[in-house]
Amino acid sequence: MASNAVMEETLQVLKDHKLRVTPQRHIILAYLVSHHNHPTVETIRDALGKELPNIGSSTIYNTLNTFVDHHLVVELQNGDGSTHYDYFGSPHYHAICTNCGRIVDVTYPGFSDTEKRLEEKTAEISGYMISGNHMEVYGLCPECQIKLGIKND
Amino acid sequence: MASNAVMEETLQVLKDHKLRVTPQRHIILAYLVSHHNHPTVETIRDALGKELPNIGSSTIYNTLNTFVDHHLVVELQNGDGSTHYDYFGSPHYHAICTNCGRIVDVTYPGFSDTEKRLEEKTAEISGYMISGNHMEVYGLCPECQIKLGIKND
DNA sequence: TACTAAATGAGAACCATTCCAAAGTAATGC
DNA sequence: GCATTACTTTGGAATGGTTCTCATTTAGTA
Repeated sequence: MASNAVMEETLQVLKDHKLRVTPQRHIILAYLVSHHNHPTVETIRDALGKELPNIGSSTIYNTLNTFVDHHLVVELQNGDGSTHYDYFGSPHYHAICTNCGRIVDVTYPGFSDTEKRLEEKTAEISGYMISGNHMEVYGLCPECQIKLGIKND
Repeated sequence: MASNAVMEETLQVLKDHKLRVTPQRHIILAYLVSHHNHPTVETIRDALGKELPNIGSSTIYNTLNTFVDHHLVVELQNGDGSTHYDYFGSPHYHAICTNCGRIVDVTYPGFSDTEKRLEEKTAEISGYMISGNHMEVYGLCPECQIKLGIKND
């Protein structure tokens, strides 16, 4: 169960986005805010078994799609066939393991400048009216480097 | 039909990657090299109707997956539910229209430095052994800006 | 030319996601 | 507080892109 602080924060987020506050939305958003495990729909369903025992998959999909539309959440593919979701409270990007699918959040000072420049350049060159971006970096996670007997020194 | 130059080039690419040269692979790769229309499997099947009338979808999927594994081709999602493919001969990234799904290739001088820095920073922070990246920028394409009556001045 | 491992093709199977209709519920105004 | 109404949730069916299976064909090699 998410903390009171998280419950208050997420309640406010829903209201700010003029989203009708249902228990399902509130609890799912709180889960995403307090877990950065990049869950799938199934992961969320399992994790919320106690709080929302009767929730349908459709509801989770609907809810997540709504959050994505509102740019609260981003979708990620790691090659395992299902979509992963990540609360996008602060700017970051993802490193995805090409062997095991592990996703980690990454950011560094100066990243937002990089992002900004990429968007500006894109607007300039393509004429698109930019609304966002996704960056992903692929490679082997430390664990898989060991597992596969690869050294990186 | 792709030009002789393209056919020679793609033949060499297949050999360089130690891929068995089948007519299907050769023709599909030549199509991708000479068309930057970000086709789906269906688009490819339709386009190659004359040259490969009996090709199965499985073969196209197999072939494209092989090319992706060899980093010759990248996969793209534009929200229409199917995967799009793009020959990745020279470094670039994609701008994707959130309204109509149109995908355009973008690059600019200095982009490869940006890319390189992102990968280096990621390796440093995450410990991943980096093998590649994908960047995408989202927004409204010029046509959709007009269609939706939005001005950007 | 014969051999072997790999690729192809047709269709079945898979399964994540969306769709649908009925029932339930949050927000609004009185 | 209560009725109204539009939006949300459910759960099951339907969808459809992608993978799987396996018999057949074929590319590369000796």
